[in-house]
This record gives sequence, C-alpha cells and structure tokens, in this order.
Amino acid sequence: MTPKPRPTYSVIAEKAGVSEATVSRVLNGDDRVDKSRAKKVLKVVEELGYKKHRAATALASGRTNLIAVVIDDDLSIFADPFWGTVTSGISRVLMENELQTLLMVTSVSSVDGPVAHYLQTGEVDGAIFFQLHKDALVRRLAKQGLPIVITGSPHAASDFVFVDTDNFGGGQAATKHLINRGCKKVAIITGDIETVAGHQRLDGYNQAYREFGRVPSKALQAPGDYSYESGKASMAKLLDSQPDIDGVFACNDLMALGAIATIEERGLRVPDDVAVIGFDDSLVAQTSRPGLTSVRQDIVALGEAAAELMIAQLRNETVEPRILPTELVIRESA
Amino acid sequence: MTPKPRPTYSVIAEKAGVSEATVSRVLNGDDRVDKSRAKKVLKVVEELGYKKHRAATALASGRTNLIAVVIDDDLSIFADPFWGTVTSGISRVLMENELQTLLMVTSVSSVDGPVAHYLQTGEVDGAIFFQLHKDALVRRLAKQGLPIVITGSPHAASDFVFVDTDNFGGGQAATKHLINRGCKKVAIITGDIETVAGHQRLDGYNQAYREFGRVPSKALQAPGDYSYESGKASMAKLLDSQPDIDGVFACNDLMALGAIATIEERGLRVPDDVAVIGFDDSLVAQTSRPGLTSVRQDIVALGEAAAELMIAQLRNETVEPRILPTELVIRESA
DNA sequence: AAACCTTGTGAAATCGGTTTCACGCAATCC
DNA sequence: GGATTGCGTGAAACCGATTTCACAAGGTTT
Repeated sequence: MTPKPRPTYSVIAEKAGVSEATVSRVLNGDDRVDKSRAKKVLKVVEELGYKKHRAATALASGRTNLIAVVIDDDLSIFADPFWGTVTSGISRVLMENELQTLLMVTSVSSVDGPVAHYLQTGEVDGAIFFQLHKDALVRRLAKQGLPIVITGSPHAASDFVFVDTDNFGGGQAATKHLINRGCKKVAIITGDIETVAGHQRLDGYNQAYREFGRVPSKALQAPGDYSYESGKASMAKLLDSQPDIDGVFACNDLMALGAIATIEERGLRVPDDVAVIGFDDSLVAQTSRPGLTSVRQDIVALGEAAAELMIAQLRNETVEPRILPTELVIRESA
Repeated sequence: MTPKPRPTYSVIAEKAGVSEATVSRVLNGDDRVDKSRAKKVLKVVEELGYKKHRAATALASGRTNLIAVVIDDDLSIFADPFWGTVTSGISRVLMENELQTLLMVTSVSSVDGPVAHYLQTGEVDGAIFFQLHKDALVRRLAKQGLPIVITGSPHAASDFVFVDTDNFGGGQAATKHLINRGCKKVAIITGDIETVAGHQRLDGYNQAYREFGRVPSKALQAPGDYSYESGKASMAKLLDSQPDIDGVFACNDLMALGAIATIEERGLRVPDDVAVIGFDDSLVAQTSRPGLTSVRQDIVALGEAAAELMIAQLRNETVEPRILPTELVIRESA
C-alpha cells in the first residue's frame, strides 16, 4: 500500500562500516576516499538499489537537477506541433544526464510574474526559453547567473546562448532551387518579420537573388503571419500586381498551402505555372496534394542541441550558439 | 550577480514577533492561530514577497508539488502534435494550482527502469500517463497509493482514473452523418484495433449502422494504422472489392487524406462519388482540399481534465473517469 | 628528533521548512 | 473552588542529504 521506505545514508553507512560523510564523498566522486572502502560503499548502494532523495539533495547542495522549459502560452502553442517536438528532444537528453524537465506553460510577459519569481529563487538549475519576445526577464535572470538557453534566435546583438535552425540558409536554398528550375520571377510570402526567424528567411531569399546577379524587387515581397489564410490572401495580392510570377517561397508550409489554394483557384497549375516551396516540412507538406517541396528543419535535433548546451553550461564549459542545417525536401510543388 | 538571498521563516518570525512554528501554521492554513497574529504574519510575508523554498518544503512535508507527465517515446511522439497539445493543457492547469509539471519522455517499457524507480520513491505527488500500453507498472504504482491519471482509455475492466475523448460517440456521429447524407454503402478504415480508442471508434460505426436497421458488413471494414500510407492502401483494397462504396469513415485525418488520394486517383470525386470523414480535426483536415469533414476532439480540454482529475485525487475527493464530447466539423468532403 | 605537511576520516553543523510535544492560561465542569 | 478540558503557542526534533572542521596516522623536511 504505502511506498516501501527508502534507504538513507545512515543505513548505507552502517552496512558499509563507514560514516555518512564518507558515503556522501563516494557518491559525489570525491577521490580522496580509500579505494577499498569506496568499493564497499558502492556495493551496498548497488545492493539496496539506492537513489538519492531529490529534495534532500537539493536542500543541502543548492542544486535541484531541475531544468525549466518555459513556453509562453501567448503563442499559438496549441496548434503548432513544433513546440511539443522540441520539448521532447530536450527532455530525453536531459533525462539521460540525470536532469529533469520542468515544463512551464504560462504567460511570460510580466517580469514580476510567478514564473519570474520562481526562476529567480534558485528553484531550478537552468532555464530553456522558447521563442523569446520580451527579453527583459531573461536578461535579468542571466545576469543573476542562471544558465539559460534560448531556442530560436534572440534579437540582434545579445550574447545569449541559443540554438536555431539555419533560417537564412534555408531561405536561400529554397529560392535558389526555384531560380535553378527556371523561375524568372520568384516571390516571397514572409512570416512575421518581427521575429528574427522570419527576417532571416527573407534575408536568405534576398541573398539568393543577389547571387544570381539579380535585384530582389520589393513588389515581389508580401507579408504573412504564418497562417493558412494569410498565405492565401498574400498570394492573391501578389498575383494581382504581378500576374507573371512563376515561383513562390512561402516562409512556412501553412502559408504555402494557402498560396497553392489561391493559385489553383485562378486556374493556374502548381508547379507548371507557379512553383511553390514551403518551410518546416511539416505533416501538412507531406500529405498535401501536390506534395509540397519544403525546407526541412530537424526539430528534435533542435531540442537535443538546446539540452546539450544547457548541460555544457552547467559544467562550466564555454558554450557557443548552435545553428542547425536545413535540408530541402523536394516533392511535386517545385 | 548572485541571486538575492531569500527570506526564511526565521526572518518572518522575528519581524512578526512570533515563532517559526506559528509562521508555518499560518502558511499552511492551520486555523487555530490567533487572528491578529496570523494577519501580522501574512502582512510580513506579503511585504517580503516570500515564497516557500520548494526543496525544504518537500523534504519536511514529504509532498513535492511535482506531477510527472510520462510519455512513452516508443510512440511516434515526434510526428504527432496531439501529445504536445495535451501536455500544455495539463501544465497550465497544474500551474494554476501551484503544482509543477515534470515531463518525462522516455521508454516506459521496463517495470524496473529508472522511471519506475523514480515514480515509486515519492519523488512526485502523482503521475499522468499517456496512452497506456503496458499497465503492469501503472498498476503497481497505483497499488502503492500514487495518484494516477491516464489520458486515453485503459484496457477494459481496470479501475484507473482516466480521461478520454468520446471515441464511440464520434465514430457514431460520423457514420450517421454519412448515412444521413444519402450514402448507401459506408466503409470504415480503422485505426490500430489493438488500442482501445481504435476499437471504440469502430464500435461507434457499427452502432450507427444498427440504428438504421442495417447490419455492418465485415467486407466494409479495412484495417489501418493511422498513417497516410495505410489509408491510401486500405481505400484501394476497399474499392477493389466493393466498387460501389460511397462513403468512408477513416479513424483519423491522415488516413482520410490517404483515402481521398486513392479515390481521386481512380477518377472518382469527393464527396460526390465517395464522401469521406476523418477524425481529430487536425491541421491537415483544415488545410486539405477538399476540406476534410472530421470529428473534432478538444485536445487542450483533455489535458485540462487530466490535470483536474489529478488535483481532485490529491484532495482525496472521489474521482470518476471523464469522457469528453466530440463535435463533427463539416467541410467539403462529406 | 622535533616540527611540518599530507591524507583519510567521522562528528557535527547546516540547508529551510514541518510536526510533535509539553506548557501556560482561560473556560467549563462537578 | 478544585479538577478537567481545550486552545494557542514556542522549543526542539526531524526530513536526508552536504560540507565544514578537527583530528589521527603516516610521511617529509630540517
């Protein structure tokens, strides 16, 4: 009925014929313990299947072995499989390193909210933030010495540790693919330009143009907000002003599908009249007809990288941001 | 640089002119404290912005305020937005109730694995399991008195506390809709029949048939495994043997899209020749063309319900499993 | 041979709360 | 009016680890 009582240091110490202090030394890798006694302790620990009591350890040592994963639920968390996928990658790697994942889905907005308080008071050993909008809180936490990793590039010149997909390279590759396949007039439907990721994809698009010695026209650039509807509307606007567009790079898959809907509604064919490329290589890209050519990002790897950077920080290793490569997955749409 | 030192009971006790024991009583809602002294303590607590130290509280009280969310990563977690969505619902509700979500993405398979050990030794106050395959572990934990909630129906006659979507009702509603719109021969592409959810959806389909005084033919029942490919293949098999099928209920959206692909490849039109309904009302249902009619389940609500049942158990309230209603979202495909 | 380091060790303090227990005082009982 | 009950309270033990500190034993240095 009740959980079986766990052994404690005092039990181990007694069985191994040493003091509790020595047990602690052995279990924490203090090497100035007599080898034969250490071995004895380890044997007893093994026999008992002993594991440290988390709360007691945390109280005494000040380290909690808990890493917070903070997700701002102002974001459209619920619709997007992205976050869940990243998180599972994070959790797996942390768990392999004896760390636990504390999930906090909440509005991060206020710097003095409960989350802020929680993170500040040493309840966790580190925090991984998703898609940072307000960085005042993060900046403050970092200043207090809390190890932090951000998934998704933070704004410009900050020295946060972050992991991100190579948005620039992905946008560039997509655009180059369109040009290479013969498109003369390649438009872009951007994501939220406010976000760094959105901006980087646009930059990649522009760069590809330049590499072919062309100048990207502002008229070929339509704003979207990552939604299906916005892709549909932006495509309509683009075709209205530039009917001879023959290629589109949409900054995510959903907008790409919206664009395709508009294109087909106007009696044009994909990819023959207009080739379309999306970003994310999500489930919708794989199941749409025509199959959507898309820039794949390895989302699980993103989470794993975030966890690894966190672990490196906890070990006081110097840590560089990490940018993960993308891969263009070619299907029917381009 | 360093986190500011947190106040402790001794500080509060001194400022309020009481003992630490009294501070504890006030903060834990012990009502046999003199009102004016209690008020004084609360005032000091307020002023200092005091929050209890989690580890210390856990060590002393034996309660951790941590709820584990256990996800078996043998499952195709990474592809499916479902789990992430449920989890965010759980986390939000828990957080509103001063509980934290401990995410464990790991292989649950072994009863003696690290997860099992972790859950058994009182490191968490409760555990929420996703989609239970092996229930030996869960059964044992429950017997030890650990509060448990399962999302997704467990196998038959177990008395676990669980939350689930009304799979039966959803399947029934979808099938009835097809029959009502005039379909004479409605087939079903099942999900994994091994899972309870898959079976319940099939039962709902059969029930709808019976309500119309018809007998569901086994020949109209094709097995799938929730993948796009299996939907495609099963539909082909169905049409081969029963060319006059004019309605299909696929047990998830992905298989429904696969079915549509097959139908259209054969020169038939959706919904005019064959009407199709999916299950989940996922993103792909919303963005496919034709738009997919689908049984919506409120996934966030599922998570919230799971959290609520957990909280009820922690309060020692008696708890009934909860089945959430579905809603048929009608689009073009049926 | 005296003075000085090492090295390994255990007793005890500590982390920040919770809980038991005994005591003082007032209200209630016979 | 003395015995009984009950309430509010603080001192102190306790939860299970970590860490400081003092000390004994053995090895070096003059």
